[in-house]
Amino acid sequence: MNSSIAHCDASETLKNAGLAKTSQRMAVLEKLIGAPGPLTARDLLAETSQRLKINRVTIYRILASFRDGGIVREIDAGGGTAYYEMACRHNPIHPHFHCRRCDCLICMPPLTLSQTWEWLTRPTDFSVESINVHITGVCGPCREKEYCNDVASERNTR
Amino acid sequence: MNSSIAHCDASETLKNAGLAKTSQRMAVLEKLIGAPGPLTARDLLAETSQRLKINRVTIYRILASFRDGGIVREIDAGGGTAYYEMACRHNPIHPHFHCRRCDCLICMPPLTLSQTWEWLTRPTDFSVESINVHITGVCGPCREKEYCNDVASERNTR
DNA sequence: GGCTATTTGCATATTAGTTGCATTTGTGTT
DNA sequence: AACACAAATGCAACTAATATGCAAATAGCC
Ligand SMILES: [Mn+2]
Ligand SMILES: [Mn+2]
Ligand SMILES: [Zn+2]
Ligand SMILES: [Zn+2]
Repeated sequence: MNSSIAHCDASETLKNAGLAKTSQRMAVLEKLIGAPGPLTARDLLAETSQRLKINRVTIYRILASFRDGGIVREIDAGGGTAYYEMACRHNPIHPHFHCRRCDCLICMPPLTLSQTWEWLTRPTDFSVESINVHITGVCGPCREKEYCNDVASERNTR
Repeated sequence: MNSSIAHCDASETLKNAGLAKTSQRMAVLEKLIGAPGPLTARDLLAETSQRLKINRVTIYRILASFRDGGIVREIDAGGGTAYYEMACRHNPIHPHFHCRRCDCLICMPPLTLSQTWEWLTRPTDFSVESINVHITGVCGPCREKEYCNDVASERNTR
């Protein structure tokens, strides 16, 4: 549900993803591994820059490389700021609760949609104001275009 | 499911919401009423500015007044851009599908969470890549603070 | 230890959205 | 119809998240 229990060796995680072990990446990854909940780029900059020299842009690039390497999940909680959490086997995909007052993001149990619905209707320590089901993918027209591109690139590579 | 069928008189809608009938508001509202799907501030600026003089900031302020007046719903589809659609009785709340390729937002049938889940697992003309349940509200600690504030303000107003 | 590709830092750009203030406009009143 | 005032608009400047180009630093490999 969260990643506060120490798990996943940072060095090993980087190696497995084929990413070079730099001090900046290690610092960011260690913070993510030890975090009690999802963090923003801003959070990570604030925390890591106390220990070493690291640039804002580097944080963004590191997070993008982690996301693309499957190390972290990028959570778009709305409000234009992305949150990040470990995407390891100790932390399966789960819904999030976003407090509109303090902007914190709270991890919820990894349940199916209908189980989540049930879970939310039980009394909890926070008050739910809206549930947004946000489905992402590729639309009909775009899928056709993608398919054509796939065929075309396949054709070009042989 | 969408608002492409003409409905809701723009003038009347403004009057009911107690908002002054300006040419800019009329232009924005008419576009929203006639839209086949949710629109961004950018979309609305592009479309309305062909017909009259209207500023980018005015669009944002108009949309905020419509949102606060219950005329439109603000949809945060992630990616830092808000979409807007009519919030009239012809257009009940429903989930949205967001195409990561063309960034379009497609309205889905107004079903419950579990019905939506079923609906998504049936073959559709678009391919679903991720389903994000995004719950907003007030967290435990913040709720206590809000409660205290409520009590305090109640105490002060008498 | 040195070579090379990758990563980082810094400056600068972009994009969505907001704010302050002067000007214009809608609306209710004479 | 003219008037008066509050509300709405335009414009410029600002914020915040994120992206990009390029030169300098550094990790991984021999
Ligand atoms: Mn989580
Ligand atoms: Mn819709
Ligand atoms: Zn909170
Ligand atoms: Zn598309």
